[in-house]
Amino acid sequence: MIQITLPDGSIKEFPKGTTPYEVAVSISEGLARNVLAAQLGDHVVGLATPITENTSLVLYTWNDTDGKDVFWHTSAHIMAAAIEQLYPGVKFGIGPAIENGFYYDIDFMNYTISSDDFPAIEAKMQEIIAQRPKLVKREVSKKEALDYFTQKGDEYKIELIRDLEDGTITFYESGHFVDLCRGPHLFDTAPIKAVKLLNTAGAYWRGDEKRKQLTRIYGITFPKKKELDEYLTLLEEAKKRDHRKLGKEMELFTFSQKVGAGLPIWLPKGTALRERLENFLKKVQKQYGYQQVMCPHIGNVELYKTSGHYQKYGADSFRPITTPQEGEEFFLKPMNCPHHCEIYASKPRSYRDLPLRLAEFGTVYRYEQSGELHGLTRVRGFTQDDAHIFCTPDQLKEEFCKVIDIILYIFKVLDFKDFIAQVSLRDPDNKEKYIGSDENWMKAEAAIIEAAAERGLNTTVVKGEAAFYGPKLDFMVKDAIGRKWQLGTVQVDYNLPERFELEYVSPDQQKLRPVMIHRAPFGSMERFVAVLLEHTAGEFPLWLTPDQVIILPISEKYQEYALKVKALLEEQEVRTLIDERSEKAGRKIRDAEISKIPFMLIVGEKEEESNMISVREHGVGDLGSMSVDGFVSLLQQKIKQELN
RNA sequence: GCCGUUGUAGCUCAGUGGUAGAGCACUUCCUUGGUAAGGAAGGGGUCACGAGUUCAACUCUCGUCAAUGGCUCCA
Repeated sequence: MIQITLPDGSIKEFPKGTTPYEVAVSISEGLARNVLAAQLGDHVVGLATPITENTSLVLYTWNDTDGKDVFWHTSAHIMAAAIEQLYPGVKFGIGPAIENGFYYDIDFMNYTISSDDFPAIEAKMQEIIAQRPKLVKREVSKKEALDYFTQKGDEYKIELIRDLEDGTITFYESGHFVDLCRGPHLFDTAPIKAVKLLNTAGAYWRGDEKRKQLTRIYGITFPKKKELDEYLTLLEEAKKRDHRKLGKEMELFTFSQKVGAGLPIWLPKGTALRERLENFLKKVQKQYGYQQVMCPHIGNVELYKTSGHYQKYGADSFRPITTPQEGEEFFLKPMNCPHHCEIYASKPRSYRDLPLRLAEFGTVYRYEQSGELHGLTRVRGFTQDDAHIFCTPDQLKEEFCKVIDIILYIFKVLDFKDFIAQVSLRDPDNKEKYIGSDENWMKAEAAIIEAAAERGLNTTVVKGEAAFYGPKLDFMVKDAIGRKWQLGTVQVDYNLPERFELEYVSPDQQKLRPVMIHRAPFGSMERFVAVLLEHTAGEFPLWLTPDQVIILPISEKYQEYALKVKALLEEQEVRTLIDERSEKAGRKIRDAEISKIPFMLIVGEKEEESNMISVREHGVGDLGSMSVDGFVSLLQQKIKQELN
């Protein structure tokens, strides 16, 4: 007999060789019906794995990430099996489960695949699933594995096997399909009830752009048809929140082929929105002791040679521009920090001047690969809410903490609850990618980790994601369709002060080097507006929204009264429109609701006589009638709450 | 940059080898109304751009540009 410890702490005895499925059966019929995978000790395993020693056991269902992983991993195999039947001779790369579904990278040889082929593949998958094949694990020797795939002619699997240790190689067989796979898998295909292939894309073999590009097919499966329908509805809903669509509808920004790819042009409403965001941040920064500065949009090549950006990015930047007579080279500004270093260097600095916090809404230009451009989130010209803090090494942690405070305050005001704080360190195996001494890197990395801990941030640490000059703390949020975008960033930098030979005089008359913090709470105005649009579905907070109030006269007879109300509101800086069309009230209300304006004021005979307004709140309904003054104080109170 | 898809009116989209259509929006007129669509008429498109095939190209072929889903990249 063996002892199995369940998650509730209870210990049960079973005969040696009992499987997780049998344990599930012993617990309840419902669990046995829903269980997908299990975890023995630290390992996720299939349900048919015999348990041979005392261990802990967790049973996973669809409600667990690990259960879904196994479910989708098996689904990827089924897709591969279907594709192999439909397109004999294709070669398979890898096919893992991902956050929402799975994919398989496939070399389709001479076939070309598009989404038009999906229904046939889905049908074949359903056919295979209906046969209910078991997924049978088989341990094979390295030689046997190599022989199998050599005979099959699949060089991708051969390459994968070469990297594996003999004795750890397993195949999974489902019907006629055999795949190299670590597992685990579902016991059989019975739980898979709904199948949908989503899209196709190119993907380099092993993520290396120098190697062959395979065709990646993304798909998702569910244990219930209804869940698939809900997921597809969710995707549809997400599309409605897409900032590219909303930005166009709300007339915030646009793009023009003539202006150029990746160069957003801001329309009046979008510009006003951006300015409100900027003023909001300026006000916060002023409280934290920042000073605003301004710099030109170009800088002499020497500036970037000094900073190190030229060596690192010169070849991949917009080509330099030159003066016609002297041939002097200038780069479009890709970063604000070198300019800010020169501001620091513009006069001798004492320890009394530190921390020196220089802030600029600096527009920068970077050459992004054409395939990378995406709405406002990835562009070639954008404005950073940048600032550089020059401080003594002793002040570093406190300054870092204050920056985190600013970012957290902004996220709170704008209701970003669901963010990821990521500490990006350098790749210890690839140090030549970075500039600066080991010692400084270690100091910088320690400072970030300590500051984040001090502010109670729940961080994830990723090696190899640091900037080339220093480690960073990034704040990321997800967009409408679940893609992660980096917003706020805080970076420690010992290198630029050194390269620019920045100094301050210490109390004992020594010349010492300051430390620098780069930070941008929004990241870029463009990306932040994009993410905010998707986050709010275009229903911005009252203080930020382009139009706060629209007046809807019942008929043209009340136009004059509407104008009077508008004037009163504008005196109080309330952003107000009038719907002057000769339409019925119902129509005006409908259009105002669709345009997401927070408040509608209905004015007609009653209101004019009593010198009142009828207020309707977007998405809420009729709030009854009140005086203009009463309405203004309602707005002011609401805004105060939002900014609190 | 690479692989795939797409490009027709301001927006969303139909469409055919014989130089174009719908709904919404817009303009004008009628209507003067009370909390999610009143009615009528009208204007608006070198069918992304450039070549080629053809008697004839918006339609077929090639190229360019742009957008888009990924991959790689991201100071």
